[in-house]
Amino acid sequence: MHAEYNPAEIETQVQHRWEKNQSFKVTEDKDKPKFYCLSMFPYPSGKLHMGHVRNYTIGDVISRYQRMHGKNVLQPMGWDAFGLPAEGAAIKNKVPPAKWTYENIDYMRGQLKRLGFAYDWDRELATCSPDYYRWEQWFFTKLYEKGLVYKKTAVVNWDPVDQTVLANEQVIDGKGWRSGAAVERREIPQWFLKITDYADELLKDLETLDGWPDAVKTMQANWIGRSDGVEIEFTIDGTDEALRVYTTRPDTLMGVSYMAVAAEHPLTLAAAENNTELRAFIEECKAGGTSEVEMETMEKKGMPLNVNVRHPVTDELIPVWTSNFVLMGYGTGAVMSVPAHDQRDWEFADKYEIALRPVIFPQDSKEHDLSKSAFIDKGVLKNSAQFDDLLSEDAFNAIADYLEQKGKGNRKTNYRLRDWGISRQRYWGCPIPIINTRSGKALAVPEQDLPVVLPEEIEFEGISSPIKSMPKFINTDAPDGSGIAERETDTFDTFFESSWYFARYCCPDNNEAMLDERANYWLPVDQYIGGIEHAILHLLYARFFNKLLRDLGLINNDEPFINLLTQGMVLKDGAKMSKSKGNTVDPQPLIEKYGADTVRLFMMFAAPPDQSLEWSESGVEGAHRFLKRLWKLAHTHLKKDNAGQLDKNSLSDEQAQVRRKIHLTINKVNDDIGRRYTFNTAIAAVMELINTLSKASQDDANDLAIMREGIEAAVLLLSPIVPHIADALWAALGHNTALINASWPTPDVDALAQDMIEIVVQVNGKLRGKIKIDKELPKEQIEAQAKAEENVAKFIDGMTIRKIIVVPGRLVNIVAS
RNA sequence: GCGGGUGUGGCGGAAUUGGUAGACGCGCGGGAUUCAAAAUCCCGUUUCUUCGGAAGUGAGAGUUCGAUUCUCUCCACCCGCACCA
Repeated sequence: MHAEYNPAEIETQVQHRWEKNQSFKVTEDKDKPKFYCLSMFPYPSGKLHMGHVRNYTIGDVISRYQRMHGKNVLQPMGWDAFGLPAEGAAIKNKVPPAKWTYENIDYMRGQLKRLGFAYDWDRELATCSPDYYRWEQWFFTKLYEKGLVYKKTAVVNWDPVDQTVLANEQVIDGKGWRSGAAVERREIPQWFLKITDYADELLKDLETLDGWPDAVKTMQANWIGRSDGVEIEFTIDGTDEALRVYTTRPDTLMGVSYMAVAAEHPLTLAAAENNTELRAFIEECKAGGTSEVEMETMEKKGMPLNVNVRHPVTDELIPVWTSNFVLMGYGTGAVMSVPAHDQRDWEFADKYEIALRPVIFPQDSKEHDLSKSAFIDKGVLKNSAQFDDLLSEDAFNAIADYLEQKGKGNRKTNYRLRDWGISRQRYWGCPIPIINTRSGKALAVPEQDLPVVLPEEIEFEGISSPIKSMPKFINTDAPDGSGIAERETDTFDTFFESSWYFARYCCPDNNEAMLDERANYWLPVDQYIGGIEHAILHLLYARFFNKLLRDLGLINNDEPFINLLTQGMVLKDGAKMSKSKGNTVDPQPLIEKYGADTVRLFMMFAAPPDQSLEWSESGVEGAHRFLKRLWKLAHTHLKKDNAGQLDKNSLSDEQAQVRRKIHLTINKVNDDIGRRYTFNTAIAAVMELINTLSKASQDDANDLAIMREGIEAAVLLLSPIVPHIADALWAALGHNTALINASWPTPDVDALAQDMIEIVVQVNGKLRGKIKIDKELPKEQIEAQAKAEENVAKFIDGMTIRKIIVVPGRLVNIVAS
């Protein structure tokens, strides 16, 4: 053993041995409990960033910890390889996206290997490979057969200068990021998956996810947004047609002041035929992007259509307005407006001087000032004819019953969740396996013709997808024999790939099927780790796909991820590390300077995993110093070459204390890593242990034996976090078998036992003294000793004791005045 | 705008079930070692203080013998908002 800690040398040797021995290759083993540990796979953007290092270190710590607990651990890694940045790079540097992507993968794979993560690299997959995406094309055609796929028009961001569709990210302050042109909303035909068919199950099964953070479950539940309401028909005056609206507040029906319909609504378009002002308004409504933030924060505008509808109860005429905040694509494209009881409607009515019709009043005597804001709470009905004096809850049912009887409406459960639009007008994605025939039919590509391979040898002319102008790709024969036909040139949303990769890792080599029985051995994932930013979309889509896979008979389980750990952001100077902010820190030079173990240790020590982590180079140095101290402690100990034999019956008080510290640390670290996932406090506990050991006497055989016991415990406890130095120290301590096959330490209960304990004495809640007592001491005697304590006695002198609270093993609080 | 989260010394953070606020680390100050420096080691380090203590966990209120922890109101920052991944 060298006197100096040399991470570069140690890490190279250990990693080489792991690779040679295929230490992390796993197969199904029915004799062992399995543990599938998965970290969200990276987009191969070029280099690893600190967020990756953090994410993958957490996964590796959990994997290695579980392996030491005798589990058959699967930890795979792969590449979420399709995506927009590859096209950006292609346009900028004239490199085909495939080449750029594969080069990035090669570089980043090297970085991951250098960090020493315990991956089964035989299972590596890249979503841009036809071997992978052929199965999602196949899956899509099965969903199409089942009626879970459909086509409809949907709104996109349109750049009128570049003549292209923009991602929300590419719209900055309402302008295209390249052209700078004002973005417009435009409707184009797109493919959708019926995720709303699964809305109820996706909501209900959240209750089964005990291993998920409550925040994520709440966000998903709110996103799905189940609401119970009523769909109501308002007859359009002078016609037989009805305007249908959905409301969750039918109790406010008698307060409807006007109706609002979308700018693209047929009523608006009809009214605009002879109205230039209205046509201009419709044009104006196209301005801006499609994001919800934009829709919710834009100025609400509208125009009357000079069309009326009949109120379903009173038959009164109600004016119809068109507006920019009602969207044709969502719901029925029309809403009933009750400005007295809805804040958005109130603001609209205030702006256009539309009269309020207050119909709900506070139950108590409080007055609500409707000139300041809408009264949105529930209450008691007034001005509501036969529904007067009902409470909102009862009025909901009374009005719903009335409408249902009259055939003017029906109760309906609605979801905020919308069907998943999966079409992208981009090149670097999985081609949607559809062929459009001359007669206008959209047919799925037959199984034997899959995969539809994305041509990789391409050049970008301008910025639009090269396959959209590639006859070789587009022209094909119709599967129904109807002659020449055209391929769909849109590609899948890249969330499509990342919604099922967790299952494919179980059988990535199967060229005959999407999944096989191995998936049912490994799934569900026992531990999933990834950024909190994926709390809704990715995790909801993956849950949805899991249920689709189940319903196609490919897997058995209902949910994909048993336990979820959402890691926080890596920040520098209080801001998220990102290319755009120019505050990224490249992990590579740090690994070269300090070694992988130091970088891993710092990442785990600096913050608990679910909180944001503030980057600090001096913190990295501190982590490195600790490893050097650990190395030195072991080296100094081993130089004494007589290991020492522990005699438990002849321990001094100090020796018993040190042993107690060792075994307390084993307990704490086990709990911190295994149950709490607070790796920072686990490391702090081992640091305390090392501090204790460093100060311990080294005089007799017991001292040496305890030191050996302590160092061995520290090495085992730290090994999931810093596996290379731990491996080297384990070997130096004389073990013949590799550390990765060692078992997790268990505490010696004898070492933990203690007769005397120290408890705190408070007077009126303030700390005034400490007493050492026998842990079995009866309450009365504890109180007596507490009162007798010198400083405590001083504080209660001359006061009347009102009450004494004794918390066993913790404290005594004397309440006196 | 809506949904979710976070807020504790100079800094990152700890306090796990309502029970000693500041573990552990960084930084800083002092000392040892050194020709000197680096490295290393030791001691100290919430603020104020009349040296008895007092105050203190974003702000304000409440519950309690006792609140960083529970409740309410407010402020600041962060994440997501369906075509970034």
